[in-house]
Amino acid sequence: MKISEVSTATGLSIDTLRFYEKIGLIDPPPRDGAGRRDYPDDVIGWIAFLGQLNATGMPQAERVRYAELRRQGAATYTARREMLEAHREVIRGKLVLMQETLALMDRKVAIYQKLESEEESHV
Amino acid sequence: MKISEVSTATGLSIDTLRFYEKIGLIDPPPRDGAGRRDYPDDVIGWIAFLGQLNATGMPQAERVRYAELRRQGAATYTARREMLEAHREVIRGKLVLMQETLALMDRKVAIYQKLESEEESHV
DNA sequence: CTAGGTGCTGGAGCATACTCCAGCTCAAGC
DNA sequence: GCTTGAGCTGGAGTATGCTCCAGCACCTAG
Repeated sequence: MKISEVSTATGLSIDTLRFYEKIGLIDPPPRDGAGRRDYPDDVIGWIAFLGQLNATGMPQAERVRYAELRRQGAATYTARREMLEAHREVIRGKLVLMQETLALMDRKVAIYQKLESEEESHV
Repeated sequence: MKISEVSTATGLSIDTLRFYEKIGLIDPPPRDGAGRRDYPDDVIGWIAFLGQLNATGMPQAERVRYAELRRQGAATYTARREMLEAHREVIRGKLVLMQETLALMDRKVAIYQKLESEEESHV
């Protein structure tokens, strides 16, 4: 796959793809005869996974660490599992906070609706 | 309340409190005889609320916008309610993504556990 | 009355995560 | 064969959200 195709498929900009390669999030892909990147198809799935770690708040340095472990193969299964278990706990904590804040938004919206109707009534 | 007390009570650094005041997130508090900030007690609740907006991903510029509306009083009830309703939808979207990623972490952890036990078995 | 602690201002600096640019190469269509 | 477009590299620049610092003022304890 050409870099433009990977960009379209993943929603990451071409610059971001090269940046991710530079910091070690994406393996340097083989090059074609003209020196252009020719990505394997499975990079799409990997980038989607990175996107999920990103969107759930895993910092870049940690994602890089995970990518490094992945490159080292079977010897790092345990380390990778432990990273994902730790991130799972982070997500659980955020979920609780999100749910609490969602409930708070509901309460606040109801309060504002009440205030608005009171405003209206004595215009 | 002194700035150091607000800092302790909220977990925000003194520098961050002054920074929040500078950008309009916190109302400039009255000063004591020596020109030092003397915060009203209710700033603690306001900062906690800002913290929840922050932790659920509301960007600074939006929080500043909300704070500005709040300063304008009853005339902005509707605008504030609409901001909170919009943020509520953002949170709902994040909740879904978090839940999906949590499930993904579970699946991945299980896969790694299987891989680890297989590794072990042919040592 | 002096030392130490707390607070003040204005402005510089920093970490994270990209984003953009100059100047170049290459391949393909007209 | 020449233009156009995609891609390349190295490095600079940007946005967000703080964080730190110099240099000074003030209050309190000993």
